[in-house]
Amino acid sequence: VAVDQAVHDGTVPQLSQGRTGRPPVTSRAEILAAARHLIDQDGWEKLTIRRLATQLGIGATTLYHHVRDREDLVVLLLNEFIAQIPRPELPEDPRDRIIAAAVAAHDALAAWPWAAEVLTTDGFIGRLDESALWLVEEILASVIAHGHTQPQAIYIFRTIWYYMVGEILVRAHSRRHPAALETTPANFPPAHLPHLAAAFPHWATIAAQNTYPNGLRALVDGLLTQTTFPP
Amino acid sequence: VAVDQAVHDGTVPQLSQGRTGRPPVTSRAEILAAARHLIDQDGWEKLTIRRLATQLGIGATTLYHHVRDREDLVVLLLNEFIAQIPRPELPEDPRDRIIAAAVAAHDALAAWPWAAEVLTTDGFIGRLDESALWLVEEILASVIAHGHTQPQAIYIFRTIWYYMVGEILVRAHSRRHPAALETTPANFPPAHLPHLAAAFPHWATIAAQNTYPNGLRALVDGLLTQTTFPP
DNA sequence: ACCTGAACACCGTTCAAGT
DNA sequence: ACCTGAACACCGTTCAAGT
Repeated sequence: VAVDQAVHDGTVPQLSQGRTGRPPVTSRAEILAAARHLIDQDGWEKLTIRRLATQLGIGATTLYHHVRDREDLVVLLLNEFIAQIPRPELPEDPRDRIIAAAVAAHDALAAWPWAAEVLTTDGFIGRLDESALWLVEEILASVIAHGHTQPQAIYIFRTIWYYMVGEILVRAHSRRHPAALETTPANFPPAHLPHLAAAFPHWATIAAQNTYPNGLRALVDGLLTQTTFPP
Repeated sequence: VAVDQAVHDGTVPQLSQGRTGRPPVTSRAEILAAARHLIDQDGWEKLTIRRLATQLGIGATTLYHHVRDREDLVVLLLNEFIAQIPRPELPEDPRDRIIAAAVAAHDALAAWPWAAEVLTTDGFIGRLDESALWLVEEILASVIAHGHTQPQAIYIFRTIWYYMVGEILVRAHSRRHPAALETTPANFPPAHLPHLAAAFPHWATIAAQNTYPNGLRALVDGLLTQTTFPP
């Protein structure tokens, strides 16, 4: 079943235009709104095609006329979310600009409970809307303004991106089960691992802190002053 | 159904010991071997409780006497894999030691096609065997040898961990669909994103390279020379 | 043009009954 | 002590038929 052009635009067909056939019972916009509602109500894990259709009061298979598949739905949802993030005022200095942009993107995604699943979608950046690409643009521009080459800028962006994805994912998967202290070694470590044993009592305290900006500063400073590059 | 102690040890009950009842048809070791086989043969996605039982020629529900649930199975599999990784010779210098340890761990996990799912398991580090904790120990020890405090060492370890997880996950999820160039913006970017447009032709080349060690060096150098710390 | 239920091909997990 | 099939409560997706 091909998703036709009207559907792809998110427009509702104009009945007055002389279109024929059974009238639509829903639209892409309605579906996305219902999905957001369902997530707010019952949590991200409960967002399934079948539940979503039930909530909309339509047949599950009808959704496939408006959305290619589940992954497509999730990517659409993400783009909607990102478009709505206010783009922050960025400082002039390239180094500070990179950090401010990355922190803004991080905070927005980290506040989004379903970010984790979407971030691991295949070819994620490739499916982002224009409205989300300002982050990539901003970081590339700042790195080049700092005096680096095109390929170096891509490498630096990607490295920052890896760190951001990792941080968000690890945190997301520990918030779900707060009982299991976030990536803390579970049992008191044995005597032949003395530093781990010594660190153990402090682990939870550190894990509870938002160390993302600090780590990012270290990473960006390291990247901008690095003298050997892979490209 | 509680998994009893014999099962938890992975030992097969000794019939000669006078135990009574129906004899076991399988063991934890056999299950893990079959799971490895199934993954090698049909791929990680095909590892389901039901398929695994079918391959073993036993009822699906029998598996629950040897393994708590699917996640437990996956964590057991991971620990088995990690225990088998040869622990590398590490250089003396603390900074080089951190990098060598992290690169070794990264390369092992990156070569493991199912790492991605496991890395996002809740409280991942907390479920690691002793045999895997040498990485944590080594990095903590090296950071402290470099002159940092206990909490700083934890912070630094965690930051390195985030970067490693992110890199592995992003790469794993792009290898699956090689068609979608790894995190490349899909369509040629519009004119109001000039740096992205300029970077576009080079993106795939950079994405194809293994930039992990380089990024790691930048991160570690940034972290070790950082003057402000969250803890 | 759009919607639908039936159907396919699966999941993980629980539980009472059986050996 | 261990194994089992039936059952529960779900999935995503396809497709022929209906309006």
